[in-house]
Amino acid sequence: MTTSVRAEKHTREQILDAATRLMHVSGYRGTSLDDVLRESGVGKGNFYYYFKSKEELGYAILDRIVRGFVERTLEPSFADPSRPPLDRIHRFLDGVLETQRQRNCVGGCPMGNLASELSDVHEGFRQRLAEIFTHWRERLTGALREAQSNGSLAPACDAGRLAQFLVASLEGAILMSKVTKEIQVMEMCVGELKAYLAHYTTGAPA
Amino acid sequence: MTTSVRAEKHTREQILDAATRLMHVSGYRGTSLDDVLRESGVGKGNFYYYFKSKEELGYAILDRIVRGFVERTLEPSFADPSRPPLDRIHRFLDGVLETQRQRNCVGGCPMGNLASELSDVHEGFRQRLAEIFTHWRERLTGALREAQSNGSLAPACDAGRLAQFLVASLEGAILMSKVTKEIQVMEMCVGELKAYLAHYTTGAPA
DNA sequence: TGGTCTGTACCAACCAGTCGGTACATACTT
DNA sequence: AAGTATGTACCGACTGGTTGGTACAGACCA
Repeated sequence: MTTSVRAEKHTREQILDAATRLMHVSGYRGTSLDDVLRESGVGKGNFYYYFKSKEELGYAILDRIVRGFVERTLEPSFADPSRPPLDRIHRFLDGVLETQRQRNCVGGCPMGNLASELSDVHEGFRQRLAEIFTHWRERLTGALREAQSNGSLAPACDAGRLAQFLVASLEGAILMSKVTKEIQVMEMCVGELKAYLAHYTTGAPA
Repeated sequence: MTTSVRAEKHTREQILDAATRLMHVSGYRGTSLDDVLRESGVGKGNFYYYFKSKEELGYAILDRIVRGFVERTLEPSFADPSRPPLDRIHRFLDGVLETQRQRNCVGGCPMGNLASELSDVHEGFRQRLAEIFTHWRERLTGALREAQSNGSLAPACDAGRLAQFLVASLEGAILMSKVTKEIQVMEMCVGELKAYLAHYTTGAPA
């Protein structure tokens, strides 16, 4: 029993690993099942034992990508309530930049890529993606509002609006560094984003 | 001769029309030659008389998209030298927003889409796209510098950097409104972009 | 007549998805 | 303990349909 569960996890995970890797650079349509099978060393019949279609694989990958992003980038930046809220945002921005630097500007944002590829062509994915970006935005909105009640951010500015703008600009920055293959592009954009925040920042402490 | 040129233009243009329309919503890989042929009513042999491959069609479409963008959105906003440079930028931002509104948030930015889909998978397209974004950015940089020498924009800020940021943020904004299908998202982002510019704006006239 | 166009039949490669069958561990009988 | 049945995990050949691309015959026009 233990072995069977282990075995299942193993194979399924192998498929997910390979597919995530491939789809990150080639996209959903650009990655064929055969590619995934070759890369993971899993047979076709076995694949369809774990996933009932390529679409389901797509959703599983998206889930996995999101979980990774939330656990490795979003939460670590926002989880600590003792840290000043604007610090948390800065740390998050740096985290996204760092991820992109490590990837050498290859792949871009997996969520952004899928959004671009599938939003107008697959309503299910579009909705899922929209939820994800909303969650992301809300995390930022929360921190910004906290900064306002805190006194470190001007109460005049619309936190939700600002958060929306931050998410959009970050996605755009990642895309632009993916096209140019120059990390400096992202550095510039993150710098501008910080500068923008600084304009609404009052000198107040946490 | 006149007729033959006309005829060529006709068929070639029909193909380009259909392909541009289809690829705008379904992407490069998501649009098959047969789709294009069906939509344009052109035979296969005829297609390969005008284009030697799907790739060449892709380049032709990209050229066409760029020309359309430059002629219909970029140049009309920046061409008039009598207009104050910051006004030109505002007009440009509004133009992009309006285009997106007219499209009901469907399709997104054709250049951004291709960039996202092909940058890591097709070096030729990546380079072409990178050039395009550079040209776009330079138009903005020029206007910003003019605003600086003009006295209406703070000389402290880096025009090139700011232009890069504007392009990236716009692309991100378009993408986000494509995912959410809400034009308000773009309105917000354009609003924030204008607010950001306003921070560096001195009250000086043109 | 000779180049410019165009439609049709065709191709091999590839696509997602299905199929019949195997190996093997466990559970249920008797 | 032996025999039978069941569920899980796996394989690779195969299917129908689609892909980008070619071959070629004929039509149109100069």
